[in-house]
Amino acid sequence: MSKALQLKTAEIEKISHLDYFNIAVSVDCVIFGYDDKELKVLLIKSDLEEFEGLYSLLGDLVRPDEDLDTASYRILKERTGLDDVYLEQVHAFGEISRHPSGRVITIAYYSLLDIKNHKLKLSNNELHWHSLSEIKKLAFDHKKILDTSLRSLQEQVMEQPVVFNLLPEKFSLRELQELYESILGIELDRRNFRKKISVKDWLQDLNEMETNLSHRPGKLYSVKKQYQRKMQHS
Amino acid sequence: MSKALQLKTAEIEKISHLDYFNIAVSVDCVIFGYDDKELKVLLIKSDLEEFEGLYSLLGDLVRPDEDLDTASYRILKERTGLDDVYLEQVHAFGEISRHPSGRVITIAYYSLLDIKNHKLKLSNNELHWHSLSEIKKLAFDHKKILDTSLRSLQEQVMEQPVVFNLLPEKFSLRELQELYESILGIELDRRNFRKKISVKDWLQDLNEMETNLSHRPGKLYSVKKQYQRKMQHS
DNA sequence: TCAAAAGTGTTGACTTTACACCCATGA
DNA sequence: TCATGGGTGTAAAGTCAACACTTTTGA
Repeated sequence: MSKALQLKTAEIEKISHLDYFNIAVSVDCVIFGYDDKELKVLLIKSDLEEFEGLYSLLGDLVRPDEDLDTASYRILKERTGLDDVYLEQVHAFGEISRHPSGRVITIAYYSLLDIKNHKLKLSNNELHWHSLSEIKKLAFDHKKILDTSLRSLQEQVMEQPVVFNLLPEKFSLRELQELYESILGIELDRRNFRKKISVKDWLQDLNEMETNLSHRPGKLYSVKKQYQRKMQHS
Repeated sequence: MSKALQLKTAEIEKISHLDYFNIAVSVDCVIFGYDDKELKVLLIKSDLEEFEGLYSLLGDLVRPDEDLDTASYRILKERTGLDDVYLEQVHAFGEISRHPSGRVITIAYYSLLDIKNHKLKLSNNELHWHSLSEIKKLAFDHKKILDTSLRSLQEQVMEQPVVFNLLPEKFSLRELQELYESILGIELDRRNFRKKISVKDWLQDLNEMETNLSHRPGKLYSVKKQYQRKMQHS
């Protein structure tokens, strides 16, 4: 697979090729979920001694025969059983000592999925959803990765029709607004929010109503087909 | 330096550790310059047979003992002699076959520098400035990297005080506007542009005027100290 | 006195914000 | 009939886009 590299730098020869391959590449997935009116993230208990008691993001080394997007899909699939999710690359983190076992550069992705709808096969492993507000410290530099990913999500959320991946197929405008409020961490005015969303023309009115409520039911919407972005463009 | 990795995945054991280290990591720098009212990028002739006659970005493998930002600074320093430049990470590119000599994942950075002011030591190597408009094809996936970086620069340019790195220390509003026009690829209204810029409060009025012009000279400005971003935060 | 670019304000269109009342439902 | 949230419009403030004339300088 990999012959010797021939990049043109006078410096290269001074260092053996093996040294260069002493860097491993991983992908870490910030898997956001939404449930109980809260934004959550899927974490696993770290099994490294150095990080005993801490949680970490879901990650794995990138294999020689898969590209970065494929690796992030694989990690999601392996850990959650899901493959119809939205993934977006965020940033590469490469501090020398970010991984205690060696030099690992990681590419962070964030992913959005509806907790209730996608009943994960979480039973027999140590994956758990954690409310963002309760996360103070994570293993590795994963808190920094989480913060960067959340900021990136916040920046995208009003520009691109991405958040629908966090909701069930059918949702009311109230549910959508509560989701936006969770992501942005601010309260929104109901009338202004509805205006802003309706201008974007992302929603399909389903002519259906909520049911089983002890108050007036709202209309149900779904995201229009052309904006369903399970798979990643970019 | 690198002991065996202990990431927790059932799959890991199936693949030898050596395979994982068969991936190399490089940094590619999209070095933007501005001269003659045009946005340019610094390219080098590719020395790979596969890309004969094509140009490529300036890149190099990341060393085991340097982080990504350090690697990008080193590349800039080695190639241009400059170390007071602004660098911003853009994206990681990891397609399997993007490098003909093996598996190389690259992290792209863009950099901004004033061509006239920083007289590079370009004499004895094959670095040249190329107008963006004339670049059709580059070696590797570097055209894609360039396009992504330009888009990223365009998105930042009105939000953050970054473009001043492309100009001499003192500049007129006309020069600044022409630069914005080159980056964004559109014409701007002079009065509206000045209003927009003055609202941002990035500029220091130097109480100096242009000289040696055959027309009315404009006032000179510099970017305020607190917004000089030679070094990268993020 | 001409050519070239500097400098400057206003208007109308649009966008954003703040804000309050009546309605439909189930308990 | 009450509690709960659904649904809706308007006015004021702010932002953005379009647009033209006078001034300064050197040649």
